[in-house]
This record gives sequence, structure tokens and C-alpha cells, in this order.
Amino acid sequence: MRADTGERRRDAERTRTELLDVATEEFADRGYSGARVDEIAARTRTTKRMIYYYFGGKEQLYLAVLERAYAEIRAAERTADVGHLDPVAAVRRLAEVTFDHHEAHPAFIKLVGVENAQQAKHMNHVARLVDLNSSAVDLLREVLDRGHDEGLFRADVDALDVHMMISSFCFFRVANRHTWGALFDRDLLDPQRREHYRTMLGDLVTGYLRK
Amino acid sequence: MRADTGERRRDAERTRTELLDVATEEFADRGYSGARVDEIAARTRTTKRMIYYYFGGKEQLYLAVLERAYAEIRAAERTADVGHLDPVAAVRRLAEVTFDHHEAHPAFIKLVGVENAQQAKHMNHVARLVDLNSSAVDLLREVLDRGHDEGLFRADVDALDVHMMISSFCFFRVANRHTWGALFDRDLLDPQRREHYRTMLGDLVTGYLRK
DNA sequence: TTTCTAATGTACGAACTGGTACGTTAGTTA
DNA sequence: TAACTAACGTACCAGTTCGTACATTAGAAA
Repeated sequence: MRADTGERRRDAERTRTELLDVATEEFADRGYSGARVDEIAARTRTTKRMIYYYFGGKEQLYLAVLERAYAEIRAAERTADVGHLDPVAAVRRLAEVTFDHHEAHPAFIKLVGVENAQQAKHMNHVARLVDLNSSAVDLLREVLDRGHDEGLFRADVDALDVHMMISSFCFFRVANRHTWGALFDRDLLDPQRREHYRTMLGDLVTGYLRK
Repeated sequence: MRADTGERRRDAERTRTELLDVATEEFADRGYSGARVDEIAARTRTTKRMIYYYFGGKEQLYLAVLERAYAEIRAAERTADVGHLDPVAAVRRLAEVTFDHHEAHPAFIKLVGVENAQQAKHMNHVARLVDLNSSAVDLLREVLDRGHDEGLFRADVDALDVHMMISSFCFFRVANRHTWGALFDRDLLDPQRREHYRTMLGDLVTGYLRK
């Protein structure tokens, strides 16, 4: 096995990864039916034939893209360490992790949109995805419980609802930036406004939770 | 001109409207490239030829669909009468109008997603759309000013930010219901949870605005 | 070196899809 | 009722796109 100098002529792993990388962008940008198998292949070192060799077809390639994208995102979420923070700061921190994450992964956001456009019918075929997604909410639930025990938070809040509240804000900002820009002439991803929105999200969530 | 009995053999207006109705569903469900001109025509009384006769082509048909969808939504928004309500109740009412509206028009939500997937490039060609969209925010701004004058609301809030906050919650609930259902086994549009979310949105916004 | 197979490349086809050429008819107007 | 035009229908084409049959080769194993 030679070192990864980028000059190898045959490398199954690299060919697979390269196809996934390009396919992620292509599916995210053009949707499932809009993505072109020929176009994906053309953007790699390899040929269309390899898509069928490694994945079986367009649909299975899309499935592989989706699964990898979710796996990456949940791995990132697990890095948040909020055990040492007081409940209010911890909630703020968790919201910020989601905020940062959505902003840094526009392709993932687009894929979620693509998948919803198809009634998540592909996602249902990837059972593994469901397992991956509980951790984020579990972490949030612990913090909410702690906040309630300390008399800081309301009792009647559901962790999944709070997660939805956070996600919707972060998702919208990235997903709808183009129509928002066209209709209101405001760039939601303008770096100058970033801190403003990040703070706003924290205020929003903690304001809702406070007794 | 005969009465509209639905039995007319020739009726330009009806043919046009029928094409728009079907095309709205088709574009919303399958995206721009996913939608099939043949399929749209097949679902109407008329033939594909009429799409080219009345609209010119697939793209112009999509444009007409988009323009009509936005025109309808803004017309609905203008019905909200909040002049007689106190600022807190008025903000709550405006949020509820958006909430109800998004829920009642899933095809519109999908079209917004489709348009964002294409970087809103079509929307930019429909200048008329921009004019339509200021009214909703203007109304909100008046209420926020009134709330601030009465010492109820914070001073440093931007109406467009609040509009975004409201929109993101309402949009997410409808747009991402499928992936949310698959990943967390929760139906965001469950009628039994509707009042809960409607109230939650009001709490969220008024909680953020309060001094 | 020889053998073997995973990995890769080429060329092509069948089905689909947006668009159009051309012919027909309903209903109005003179 | 004769002429005219907006509205409509049919049949087809040209380009695209997913998928595959078949040939080839790099590199490991014997």
C-alpha cells in the first residue's frame, strides 16, 4: 500500500469517496431528479461506470450520500460538552452548536430539503439513521431537567419541541436565504449579521424556557 | 358568453387556470426538473400543446405558478386586522395568521423550497413579487413601534428579524415534517398538537420582545 | 514470471422528455 | 351563411439520460 500521494492509479476507497463527495454537491444543488449521473462522473477522475460498480445506480448513490451526511452531522453534535455549564449557558451553547453546524454545512441543509420534497421516502429505507438522531435530543433533555430541578426553567417543556425551535431558526436562515434575499434584500448569511442572529437565537430559547 | 356550467367546450380562461392548478401541484411535489410537462397535461382536460400555446414553455409555466402562489399568499395576509388589539395580542395574532397560512398552503411552502434550491433565480425575473412582500413586514413594524411606545417591548428589535423568527417556525413545521417524522417519529402536523404549537409560537415571540 | 481478479474504461442502446409542425374545429362577426 | 380566428388535438422529432455489454489493465498472490 503506497502512501497517499494522489498519484495512485487504482484505489477503490478513494474512487468511492470521490464519487460520494461530488454526488453530495450534485444532489444538494440540483435535487434527486435534477442531478445527472453523467455530470457526477464527469466531475471525478473516474467514469460513470464506477457509480454502477460501487453503488449499483443513481438511487443507491443518493442513499449513500444521505447516510454519510447524517452520520457526519451527528458526530459533530456529540462534541458539545455542556456538563460543566449552568443550565442557561448550556442551552445557549447547544443552540450555538446547531447554529454553527447548519451554517457550516449548507449541502446537508439542501439534502434535507431534497429528502422532504420526496416525503422522506428514501430516508425510511435507511434504518440506521434513526438511531443516530436521538443523542442530540437526549443531551438537551438532560439540561432541561437540570434547569427545572434548579428552579430556573418551566416544567411543561418538551425537549423535542425545543430542539425543533432551535432547528427551525437555524435551518430557515440557511435554506431560505435566496428567496429572502430576493424579496427583502437581506442576506441572512451576511458575516456582519452572524453574531446578531446567534445571540438572538440564544435569547429566544432561554426567554421561552425561563419561568 | 355562457354561464359557467362546466360544460363549455372552449374556454381559454378555464384551460389556463386548470393548467396552473395542476402545474402548481406538480412543481411543488416534484421540483422544477422533476415535474413532467406530459404529466401536467395528462392531469387536465386539455393537452400538452396548450401549455406552449398559453405559457410558451415549461419555464414560463413555472414562473406563472410562482407568481400566482405569492400573489395569493400576500392577499391572505392583508386580511389580518390588528389595529384594535394591544401590542402583545397583536403580535400574537400576526404570528397566528402566518401559522395558519403556512399550514393551509403546503404547496406554497414546497414551491419556496424549490425556488431556494435554484438560488431563487426564477424569482428574480418576476419583479412584481418584491412589491407584494413589504406589506406583511410593514404591519408588523407598526405593532412593534406601538409596543415600544407603550413601554412593553424592547427597543432594539428589527421587524424583519421578528418576521424571520415567525416564518422560520411556521415554515419548518410544514417543510420538514417528513424527515422529522422519520427521525423522531413525531408528526409536526398532527391536529392534536396544533394548538400546542400555535401557542408555543406566540409565547416564543412575545417572550423575546418583552422588556 | 505467471496467474488471477478487483478495478477501470469505452461504446452503445432503449426509454424518456421537452418542444414543434401541421391539421382541425368551435364560435364569433359581417 | 360565409369567412375568419382563437382554441385545440395529433403525431412526431431531436436531444438527453440512465443503464449495460464488453473489453482492458493494475497489482496482488503463487
